[in-house]
Amino acid sequence: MGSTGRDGPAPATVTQRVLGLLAAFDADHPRLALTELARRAGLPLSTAHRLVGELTGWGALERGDDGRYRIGLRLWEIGALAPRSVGLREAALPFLTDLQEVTGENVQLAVLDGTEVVYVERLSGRRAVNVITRVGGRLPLHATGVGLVLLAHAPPELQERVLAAPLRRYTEHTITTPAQLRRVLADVRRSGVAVSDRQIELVALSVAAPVRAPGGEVVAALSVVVPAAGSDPRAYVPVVRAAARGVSRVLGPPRGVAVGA
Amino acid sequence: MGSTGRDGPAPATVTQRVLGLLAAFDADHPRLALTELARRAGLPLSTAHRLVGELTGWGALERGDDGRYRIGLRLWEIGALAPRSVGLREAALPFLTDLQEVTGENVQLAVLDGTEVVYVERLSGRRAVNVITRVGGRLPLHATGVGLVLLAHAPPELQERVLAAPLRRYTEHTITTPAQLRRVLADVRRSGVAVSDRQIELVALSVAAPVRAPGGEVVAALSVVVPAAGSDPRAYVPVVRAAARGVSRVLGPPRGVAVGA
DNA sequence: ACCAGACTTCCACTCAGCGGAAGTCCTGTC
DNA sequence: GACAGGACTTCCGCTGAGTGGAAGTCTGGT
Repeated sequence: MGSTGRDGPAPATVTQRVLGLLAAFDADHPRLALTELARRAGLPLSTAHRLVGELTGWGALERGDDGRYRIGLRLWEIGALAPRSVGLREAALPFLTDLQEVTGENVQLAVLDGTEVVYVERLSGRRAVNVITRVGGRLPLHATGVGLVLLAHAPPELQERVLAAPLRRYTEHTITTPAQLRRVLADVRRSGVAVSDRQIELVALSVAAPVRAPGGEVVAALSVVVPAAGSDPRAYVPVVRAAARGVSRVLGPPRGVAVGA
Repeated sequence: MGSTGRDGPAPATVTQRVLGLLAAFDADHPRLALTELARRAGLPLSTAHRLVGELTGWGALERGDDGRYRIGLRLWEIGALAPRSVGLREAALPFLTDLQEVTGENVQLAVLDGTEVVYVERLSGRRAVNVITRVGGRLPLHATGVGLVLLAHAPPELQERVLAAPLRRYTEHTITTPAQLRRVLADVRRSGVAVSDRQIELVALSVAAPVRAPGGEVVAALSVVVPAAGSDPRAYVPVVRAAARGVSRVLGPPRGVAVGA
């Protein structure tokens, strides 16, 4: 093993090429012409053309009037079967809506994937600050409220991995040292909430709480994002916790504990 | 051309096999063991094993603790880039929520794909009848409120195609003759709303209205589903229309003009 | 009319993918 | 605790699906 010596410019397998074509789309490039698509996926034009043709025929991609390709409805449908997004989202939506109504701010629901948070739902409040998150978007764990919650309850081995890696700085308030992060995580575990104060953008802070599956494991986190100026994060703690507990309850009553009548 | 004569048991191309594996998942089978997956996709076990391994490595599939596979978050993320679902959904959600609050019933947002409606969003009202629709689900055009709206505004050639095909009967109230359907469609175009009265289930009826893009084309439809017993569909027409217009407005205030304060 | 760029089609070579078969790992049964 | 059965994993030599360079077509700009 190892020591092929050469960088593999060609990922080779057909499956990977196909996936590469899909992955060529992102939030900044939701529509791509064939040539762009081929270039972004690193495939010869004619190869891309054939594969894209198959994908389009099947409905994984669609072709717009302008000839450019976009992700197709069929792929979205299949994505909608991912248990970790839908299902969770379904259970959480009413509580998120309430939270948004009550606070008037942006609310978010996120899960852990690898060493990042993935935002599964986002409702924007009317008087809310504009945040950079997006449904389907990713951010690092150490810099977001939901990320801190998820990391605090993640397996130790993941925590170590994150602590060992460099912690990207977004603002002067971003947590960047392992010691600091360790302290904050302990705090999150104790208090049951996380506050990410101006760690991503100087204008916003977020308050997050864990959503638990019946077994007790933390499967998601939800948060409110509020303007940093003149907000007292503590004011949001009760509502956010209540919402998170509400979602947990809908997911299923805690197991293995006798509930008195 | 034609006349290969034989049924093709082997779809052959790798791309199609991969897509077939993804398509093996559906609402009734969101989690599949390798053997089931291989059988449903019509692939030899070892072939499925290899392809599934690649898909899992990439994140298109995930493997649960029980060893079964499910659609992965990564695929959901990519699906979330489909312009026809997200974007639309984003714009519509506040109006759907309001509609749901006001009526207390289920509300739905759907788009056209092929000769079916695809439900892009669904909010269930607290006192609502339980309907069979599901986010990501499909139903035929002729039997649903949203379907009638979408069909009424679809290109004539699609209308002809639907009119020519057999119209599946769900209940005694389902529209099943082309003449009947033609009449209803004309009516929908004139009135701007569609009512599907007990066409799918005897307990429910739905009232639907079109959502338009800036250019005027109908890109989606939204509806309320209410209990058939003792409901007057006409009572819902104004709210539903208002909501649909609200969504249309958000999608594009006539050609990129900023709305003055 | 001309050109440039983007897309589409063609086709002979070749190596990635195939899948039967054998091996491993569970889990439930007697 | 031996055994059977089922589910998953690995192996490997054959072969036709996939490849991609090149040539052809379409489109819009000048």
